[in-house]
Amino acid sequence: MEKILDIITSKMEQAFADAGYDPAFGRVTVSNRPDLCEYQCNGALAAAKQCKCAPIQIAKAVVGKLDAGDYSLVEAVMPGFINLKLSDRFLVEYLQQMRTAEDFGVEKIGAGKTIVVDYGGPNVAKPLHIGHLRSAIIGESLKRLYRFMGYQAIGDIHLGDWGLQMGLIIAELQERQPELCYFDKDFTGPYPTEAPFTISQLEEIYPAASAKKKEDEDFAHRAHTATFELQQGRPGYRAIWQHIMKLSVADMTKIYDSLDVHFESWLGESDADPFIPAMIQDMKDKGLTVMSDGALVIPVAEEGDKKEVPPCILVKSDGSSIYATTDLATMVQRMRDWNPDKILYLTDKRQSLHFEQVFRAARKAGIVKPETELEHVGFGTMNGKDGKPFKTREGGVMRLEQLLADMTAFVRAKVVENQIVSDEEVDDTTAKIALAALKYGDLSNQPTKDYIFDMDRFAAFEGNTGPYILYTIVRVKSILSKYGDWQHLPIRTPNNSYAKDLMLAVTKLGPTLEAALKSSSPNLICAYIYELAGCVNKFYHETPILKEENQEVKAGHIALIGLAKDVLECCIHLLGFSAPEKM
RNA sequence: GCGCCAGUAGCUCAGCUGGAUAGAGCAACUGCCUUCUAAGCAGUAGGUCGGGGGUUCGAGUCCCUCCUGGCGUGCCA
Repeated sequence: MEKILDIITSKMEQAFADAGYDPAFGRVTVSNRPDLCEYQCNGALAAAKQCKCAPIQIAKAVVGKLDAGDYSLVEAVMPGFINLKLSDRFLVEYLQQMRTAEDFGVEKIGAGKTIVVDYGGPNVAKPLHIGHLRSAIIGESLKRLYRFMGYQAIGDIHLGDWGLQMGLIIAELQERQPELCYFDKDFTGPYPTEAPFTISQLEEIYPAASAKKKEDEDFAHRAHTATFELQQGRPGYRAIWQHIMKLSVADMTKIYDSLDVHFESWLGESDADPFIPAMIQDMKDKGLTVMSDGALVIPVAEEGDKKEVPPCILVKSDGSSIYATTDLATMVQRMRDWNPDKILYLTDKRQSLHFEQVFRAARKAGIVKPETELEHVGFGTMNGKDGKPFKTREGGVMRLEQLLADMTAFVRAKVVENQIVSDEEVDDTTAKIALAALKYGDLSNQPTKDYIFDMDRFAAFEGNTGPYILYTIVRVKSILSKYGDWQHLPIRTPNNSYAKDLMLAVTKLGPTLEAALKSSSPNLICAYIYELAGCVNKFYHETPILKEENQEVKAGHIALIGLAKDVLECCIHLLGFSAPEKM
């Protein structure tokens, strides 16, 4: 469906043209003075500057050319604003179309296109922690948004499963249990199907090994050797690696599931590894690489760079590869398997230079098509109340499991206290509210900015929070279920200003989603649903709905809040959470 | 040194390509539940938009400069 702003803008442009002015001045915007009008056009002011005449005269002339039937108000006011209010007829017809169209008539701007969203990046054998939260939350939301807008969207977790941490674990394990068959070079297999350790043991082994590496050079050397041998394919080490992967992935899946975050692809650095030799050979053949301080690099500085852009390192001076190499090889794999039109990366914003280098290298080497879009969404840090990176009370890194558990406990108390939901529903309701609090708290901030994580504030049950949005939906659901079948009731002319404000808010869904996608900003969706929920609550408060005696008016009210509820639920789905039936 | 980002109410943040009186939430204070869920609604109070110049009929928004904070700046990811 064409967006309302586009419809009235094109009419305004025609009016400017008819009045003898440049149609480019006809751009209409949502009013910043809702007390005066719903939409406004400031073009007469700009036009006056150009033709050196009074803006109010231009505005009046343009107003004279507009079709008054579309509006309940069209006026030119000093110094030269054109103020508009939509007619009820126009609005009702528009909403009626929205509710009958698929996905509210939002234009599928990504139809036929494929996008890969890279938004995991956890290391296996290490528990998911607070540092993985924003990537998961923002990435999942953007992926859902792209999908809603028509793209085929593939979420790839991009596991860190190939580095030194693997060698460390192997070396530490060998020290503890040298008798295991994995370390016996003469062992011919088969290796046990069960791992010789549990996930919690694994989570203890890794930090222990990591610490040992720093003070024991000999151990560090063994770990490096183990890493090398693993990558060369030593069977016993590969078997251990398989065990680690299996346990780790199972554990991660559990946590990501509880966050309602789901990946279509579980590939990792190990899967990119086979692509590295041919890729580097190709770059060498194309004459793109240079030796520099013992490392093989590809220069990516460009004419007009404001800052110094260091070359992209492909092979370190010790002969091993580095993250840039892996990222490039992963791109090779993605292009081969999915041929995406766009690849979106979510990482901490401090990696922005790294991605700038990698993107340039990828283009120089022709790894991606010239028209393939590469975008890095660098998000800010999640800080504690002191403004410094979030830590546990003991000063450690908080695990995601713990964070979720804390949030859940906080919410559960309130749910139980309210006594609205039955005992059997408490768990499910609590989980939904906690997730909404957590995700909305994060997503309502601009991704690029640091933000302060304050559980008391996020899980608070007042104000601009996830629970507020859910509560709004739940109240409407309650009315709808009491009313009965409402899905096919027609939208009716608004009979008060609250109804009209609500209608106008509903029509802004499409433009909001488009803007959110184009700027990779789920926070725009949050701002939108906060406004929409406010309109619903005001309408709810001022209008007796089920008590309305006129059945047609009542049906109109039901149809309107039903549509608003559907739009809200659509949006929270795009943010990555859902509403309970009661709360 | 160079580059990027931020500085708006006591706190946490909006402010869309410059436009009409700078907006929310929290905290404070005040009203509204025998009436569809008060996790709601309505209201009061609170800001020289970091400082200083400039462009413009008009600047939180654009340009210059200074101050403060954060981050980045080739072999960690």
